Amino acid sequence: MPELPEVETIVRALQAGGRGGQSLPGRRVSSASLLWGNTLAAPSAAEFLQRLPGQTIQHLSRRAKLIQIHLERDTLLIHLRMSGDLRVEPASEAIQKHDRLLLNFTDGLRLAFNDTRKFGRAWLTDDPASLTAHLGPEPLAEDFSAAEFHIRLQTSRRALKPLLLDQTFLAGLGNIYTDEALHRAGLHPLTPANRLDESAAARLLESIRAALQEGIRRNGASIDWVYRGGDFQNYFHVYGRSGQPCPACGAVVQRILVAQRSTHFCPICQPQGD
DNA sequence: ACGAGCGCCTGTCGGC
DNA sequence: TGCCGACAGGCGCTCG
Repeated sequence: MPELPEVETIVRALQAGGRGGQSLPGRRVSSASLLWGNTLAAPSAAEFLQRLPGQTIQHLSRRAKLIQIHLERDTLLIHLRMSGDLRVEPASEAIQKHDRLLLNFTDGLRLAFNDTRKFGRAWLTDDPASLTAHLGPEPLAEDFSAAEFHIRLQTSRRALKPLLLDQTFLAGLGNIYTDEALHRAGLHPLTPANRLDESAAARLLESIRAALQEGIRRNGASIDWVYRGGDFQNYFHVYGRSGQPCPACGAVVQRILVAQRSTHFCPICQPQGD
């Protein structure tokens, strides 16, 4: 499920509550249970289960695709990877299939980390910066300029698609929003990054921001068995639309493999070698 | 410095 | 009906 807009949607819901959802800040952990060992990346299960109880949640934030739950002493970081999801519910509810990690609160509620494919990870640390230091800039940060983006693009001859997926180059994009942003920018996914001039770089950054912001406005995209109420999936221009007409020009959307990932583009709006 | 290939997992879908 | 491969919103690791 999770790229930047989906993670942002989840963080906002858990921070502020509303729409039937419960907010997390102020709740105090009474106990935790780990139902699938590999979900916990660090520390050891014993230390995790011992350190968490008694700590109260202060606030939530997002960095790249990481959910950061700030407690009194530690920060719980959660990466949903491909199929992760979070629920807040009464601790009396039945545990669901694929639940991997549960945090019980003193007021009778519970946070459940559900993850069908078991790729998701959680870390408990008193130094969250050590886990985020290697990440690239946040595309929506106001102080991240087109000029700076252009300079970063100039440093690489890699194709735009794999470069934009690289979280150390830019944080938060995944397969959907990369394809959508490149379509909006009119850039072929195989274009070498250092071929973009200043205006193309500015156009690409604006397109990335527009795609991400539309995703956030629509509460993310909901696909397959994971549904959070987001509906951005109904507004994709190219992602998952191979063989269908491009909404901008009517040409048939193509699908190719780039860096082992499905890549969707319009051959007319996004010509190669230009 | 790069891409290819694979591992990690479960589930769905289409073809035969 | 069952079986089998392809594929899925991510990312880290090898190996050339």
